[in-house]
Amino acid sequence: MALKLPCYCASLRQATRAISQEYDRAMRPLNLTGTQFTLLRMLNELPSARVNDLAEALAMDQTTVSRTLALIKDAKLIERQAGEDRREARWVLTAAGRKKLREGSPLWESAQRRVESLIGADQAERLKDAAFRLTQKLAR
Amino acid sequence: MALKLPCYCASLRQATRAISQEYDRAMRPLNLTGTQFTLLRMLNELPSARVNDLAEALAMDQTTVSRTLALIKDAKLIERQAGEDRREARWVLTAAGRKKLREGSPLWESAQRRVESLIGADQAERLKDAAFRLTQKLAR
DNA sequence: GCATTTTACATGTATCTACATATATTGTCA
DNA sequence: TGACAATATATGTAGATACATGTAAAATGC
Repeated sequence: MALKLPCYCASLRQATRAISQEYDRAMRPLNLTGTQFTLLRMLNELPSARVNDLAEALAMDQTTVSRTLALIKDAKLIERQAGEDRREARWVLTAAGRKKLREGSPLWESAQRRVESLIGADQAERLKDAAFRLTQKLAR
Repeated sequence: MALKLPCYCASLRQATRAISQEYDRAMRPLNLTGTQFTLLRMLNELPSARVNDLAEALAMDQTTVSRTLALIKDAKLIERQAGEDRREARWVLTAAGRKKLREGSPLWESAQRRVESLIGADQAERLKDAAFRLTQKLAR
């Protein structure tokens, strides 16, 4: 059985490992990781987002976003558009990307429902909110 | 600014990235990551633990524990003891490992205090508890 | 007793992660 | 205008992570 830890960081890592496995398994039939699906969702919400936009929104390192985008680009789920600035890359979903998003949505929804069934929808919401408050305070 | 996400998994990952950076930075002077320090702490609590004991306690994959132990073993902070069973490895802190733990403890404590100062000690505790409840429900 | 299964740990491979740094482009200002 | 700073992204390297699989040793069952 997992141990209760005094460390805030270790406790969050513990829970994040467990929940990530859950979502990764849920997305497995699509050949996508949870992280990759999250990026597809973000690009649906924020069309033509740049690497830095996504990095800031998700509190991810710019280099991590860069590499993960490369993976879903290689899978032809997104494509790069030129920005006004020749430095920047604007990313958009391809038709295949939108299809994956449609196919993945019920899988993602059932993972969400599963979490709610395990700890209760209100608990789940409170946990999510508390995690986000911490993110806001810590993200530079 | 970081976005509030509907996904429980993405929200936890977001917060975990942020807090992990905080603890990793805190442990930097010791040339240790937060994860490595957590393993030292666990081996202090559970002397002669086996790989699988640690994996279960932390809800980590056995292979991840195996590799991380190899790192702190190479740094001579822990050493392998023979178990009764020739398959198993029992891990114990070395003198250098205990020293690192002593040196790291104030750094870890101040990271803990910093989290509390950011979101409040009660909020921090509730977040930790909620994370642990989720871990318990999800850990296979 | 020996074949089969189970247990304990390690290794191959791939993704996620971040820090340090590189590269290319744009902005600034003397 | 030309040097220097700032911005946007990518690459080198290394740790954290997990799944699939390998290896060795112990347990089980006939």
